[in-house]
Amino acid sequence: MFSEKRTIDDLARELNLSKSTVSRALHDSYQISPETKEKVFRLAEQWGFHFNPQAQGLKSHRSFTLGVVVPEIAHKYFSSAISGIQDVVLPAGYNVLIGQSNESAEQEDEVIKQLVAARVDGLIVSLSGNTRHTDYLRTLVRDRFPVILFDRVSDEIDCPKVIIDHEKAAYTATEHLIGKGCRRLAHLSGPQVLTIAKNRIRGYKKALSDYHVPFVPELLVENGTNPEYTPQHVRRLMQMPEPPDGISCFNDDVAINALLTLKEMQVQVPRQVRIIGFNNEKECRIIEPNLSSIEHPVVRMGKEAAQLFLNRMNGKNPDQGTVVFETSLIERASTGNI
Amino acid sequence: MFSEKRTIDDLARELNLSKSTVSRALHDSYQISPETKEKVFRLAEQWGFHFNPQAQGLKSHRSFTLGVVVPEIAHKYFSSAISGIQDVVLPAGYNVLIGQSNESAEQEDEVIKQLVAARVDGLIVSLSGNTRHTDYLRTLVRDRFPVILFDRVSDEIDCPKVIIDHEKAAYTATEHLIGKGCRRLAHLSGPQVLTIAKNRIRGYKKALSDYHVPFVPELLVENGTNPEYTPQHVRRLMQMPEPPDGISCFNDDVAINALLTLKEMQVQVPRQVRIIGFNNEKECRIIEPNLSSIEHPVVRMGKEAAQLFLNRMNGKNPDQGTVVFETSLIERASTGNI
DNA sequence: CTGAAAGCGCTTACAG
DNA sequence: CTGAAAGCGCTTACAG
Repeated sequence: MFSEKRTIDDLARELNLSKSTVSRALHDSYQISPETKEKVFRLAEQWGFHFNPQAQGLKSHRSFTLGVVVPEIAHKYFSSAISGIQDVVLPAGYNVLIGQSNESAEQEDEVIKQLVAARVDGLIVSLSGNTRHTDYLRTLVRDRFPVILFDRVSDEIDCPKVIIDHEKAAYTATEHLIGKGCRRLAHLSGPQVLTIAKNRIRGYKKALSDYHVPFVPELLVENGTNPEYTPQHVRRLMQMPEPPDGISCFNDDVAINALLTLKEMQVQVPRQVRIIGFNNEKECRIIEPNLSSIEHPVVRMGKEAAQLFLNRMNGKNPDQGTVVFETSLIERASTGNI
Repeated sequence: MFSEKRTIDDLARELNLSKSTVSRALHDSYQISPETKEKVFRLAEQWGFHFNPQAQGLKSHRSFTLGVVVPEIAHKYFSSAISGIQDVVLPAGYNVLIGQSNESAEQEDEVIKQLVAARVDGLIVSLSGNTRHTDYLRTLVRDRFPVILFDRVSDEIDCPKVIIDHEKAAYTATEHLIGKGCRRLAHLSGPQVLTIAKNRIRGYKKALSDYHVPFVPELLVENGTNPEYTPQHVRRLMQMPEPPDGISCFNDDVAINALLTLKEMQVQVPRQVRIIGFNNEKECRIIEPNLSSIEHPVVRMGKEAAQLFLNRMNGKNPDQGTVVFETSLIERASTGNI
């Protein structure tokens, strides 16, 4: 079944046909008689025959393989996306090759090149937090290689994108805190190289401005995603003469680290300070108090990105647009009434 | 760079060499003069040339691709393992094709067949929770297809395995509870089709017996991994005339669900009942009280499995044995002193 | 409706 | 040290 892999030649020999005919029959070509097809199908089935995809790829210049590059596989957020992508792409006969950048621009470059060298038919990429130049991806796009960006996108790259409106989502989060009475709003932002981090800041500022809440530069901190930094930033914030009464965070991890630090400091949440995360991960309902967050439909987004890839493969819909998914506010105790 | 992919023929033409020579030069064959190699290397570098792996595979019957099948990609436990596997295998020139069984025996069968049809060079598999027969995998192993089992293994399959000693780990967890004074010990076990679940039960029973704590059949519940069941089982247990004073769980997810249920029921942990999970995931330090658990070195195990695969590919060490990793008890408040 | 032949991009035994 | 040729397992234009 494996060591003795059969070829269409074997089928042809067994059936006294030419391999051309076998190939056509298996592809259900209109040129082949029903009887012949029937015979070929039957034996192929019986033998558990599968075309050798390498031979097919060599002729067709396609590998029926999709490359997916994410910053970190072992993060629920991205592994869920991968799962969503698989669900769409496997039934269509594509396999998924995984690459991870570990949030490093160099590794990202390397892994993308490796996947292209491996002849993937296309790429779905979520950029690393440190990607500064996107030269190679831009070259690929210019050469009409199928690239789809997912969540962490770049304006520099002109290709289909699947995103949420981070500005709007951050606006909603900030507005929510303001609605609960917060007047000194801190924001623990992500890596500033990420467009999404910048868009979130924009939403944060816009909400402050719309609601006439003063923007205090010291309350906007570039925290990054490194968990080590969160505690010290939170301590610093809370030790200010006028500490914040509301904190919105780049993601749930950061928010949870912040919350744990606040607990250690004996700061009451939400009484003294309200806090909201982003992504609505499982942990939000584990931490005490439960963490408010922004729902981020990452599985559906993965499926959409996969669908855009398939469309491109099938030559229909020259999707060049950007698909924007809706987010929603999930209120929990960490921003609750006192 | 992509649309105009170059071949060794292109290199040969440009350099006035035959493609045989170019091929040999790029493989650094001893047959080729240093000068020629130099010329070829230089141009290949400049062009960003890569061999077409499909053409290479067609000749060599290798794809330089490894298939990894796990029950669920979007579970930290498995995604970490995948990440570990990648770390080892990518530098060796192998790409990783991912499959997930969603804990379904049928999907597992299907995805394994798809990966084999895709001509992966080997498989690293963690069996689904519902796998009852392993016929296809056994066929593969019999035909000397490289298969390595990872954590969720089966005695039926004679191949290298990377595991932890689940019986011992469960013994340790149970012993720990007994040491803290527990005398009525419940165990929320996993799917009984999993050998690991059965081995854990064995460890649980052995510890009870060794410490002369009575085994009470009603306290051993086949909870499975479906989160919906945990609350009802916990409620039932705690409403018994003599409720348990210690609960060991199949994994941290189950333990956390149990803990949340106990909170709702206003049952004090660890005062009224102590509880311990398994795997030592991040959430253990998020939930209140922090959850004791068993450390499970999943990344290292992934790396080991990957290494066994590479050894097999390189024909050295006919590893047929089983590699057993050590686990350790992580004590936290959920089993703390009162 | 079926087949012989060329070719996809490599590798490698054979020849020189 | 280098090259011509066969062949890996397919697809498909061409011929009948």
